[in-house]
Amino acid sequence: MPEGHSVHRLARQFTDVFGGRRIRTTSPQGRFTEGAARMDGQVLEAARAHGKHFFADLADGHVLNVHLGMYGAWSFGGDERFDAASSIGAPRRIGEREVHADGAAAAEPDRDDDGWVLPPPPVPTVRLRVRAEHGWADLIGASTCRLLTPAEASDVVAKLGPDPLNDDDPAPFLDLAGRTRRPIGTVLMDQAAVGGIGNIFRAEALFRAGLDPWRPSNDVPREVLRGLWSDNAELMREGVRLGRIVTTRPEHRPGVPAEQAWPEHANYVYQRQGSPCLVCGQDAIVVEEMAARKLYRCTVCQR
DNA sequence: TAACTATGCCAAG
DNA sequence: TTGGCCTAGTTAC
Repeated sequence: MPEGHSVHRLARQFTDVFGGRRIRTTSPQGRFTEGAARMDGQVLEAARAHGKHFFADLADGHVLNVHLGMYGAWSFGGDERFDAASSIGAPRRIGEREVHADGAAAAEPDRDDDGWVLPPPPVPTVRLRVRAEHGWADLIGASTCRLLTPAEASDVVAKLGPDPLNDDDPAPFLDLAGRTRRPIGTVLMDQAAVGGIGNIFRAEALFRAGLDPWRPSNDVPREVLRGLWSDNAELMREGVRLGRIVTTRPEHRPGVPAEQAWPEHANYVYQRQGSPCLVCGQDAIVVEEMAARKLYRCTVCQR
C-alpha cells in the first residue's frame, strides 16, 4: 500500500539505524531462509529507494531488494540510540499506515549476551528480521524480498520511470506520456512512466491540476505534464517530511489551523466520494474503476 | 467468525 | 481484463 514517499522514508530510517553496522538476519517465517543466511553477519552499507522499490547494499556486493506490494510493512524497535539515530523521528512501523511510539517512556529494552537490543519474539509471518546493536526491523507481507547482484539491481531500476524524489530528469516521463493515448490517470500510475506515484498521489495530483483522469495522455500539453511532475514531486517531498500524505492547501481545510500536523481534510478526492468537494462545494466526487483500481475525481473541477 | 478491504503488481488468457 | 498473491485491520453477521 505504501507509495514512494514511504519507501524513501524507509530507506532513510534503514540507513540511519543500520548503515555501516554489522547485522544479524533471520527468516522466522522460513520463506527467506537462504537469503537471510547469506546476509547474516555482514555490514549493511546503506539503503536507497527508487519509486516503490527498496534496496540495501551489503558489504559482499549483494543487494537486498524489497517491494512492499499491497500489504507489506516494516516494524522497528530499539534503544535510545536507535531513537536518536533516526532522522525521520523513529517511526515504529512503515507500511500501510505509519505508526509512531506513543508518548509513554519506553522501558529499557532487554539485551542478549552480546549486549545487543533483544527484539520481542517475532510473529510467525515475519519474512525477514534484521538486527543490529541498537535496533531491529521486522518485514511482513512483502510481495518481493530477494537478494540481487548489483547488475540485477540496476536492471530493476532501469525498468522504472524517473523518480521525482531522486531529482531525476523528467524527460522520459514527459516523452512517454506525450505519445500514448492511454488515459493520463493510467500513465501516472505506470511505474515504467514515473516511479513512486500510487493511487492517492495519482488522484490528488490530477485534482490539483484540474485534469480529467480519463483524458488521453497525449492530449495533455507538455507544459501541463511538466506541472504534474513538479506538483507530484512537491507532494511526495512533503509526504517524506510528514510521514503521511497531505494534498489539500491550507485554505481548503475549513476551520483547521494551517500549522496543524494532522489536518482533518488531508485529501481532496481520495475516499471522499459522496462528500462535498472542498473547492466547488458540489456533491460531485465520484469513485470509478480504472485498470482494476479505484479512481476518485470531482466531476465538476476536473475536465 | 467470516467477509471485506487496502497507498500493488504480475502472469495468464 | 481477470485472477492470484502477500497480511492485518475493520466491519458485518
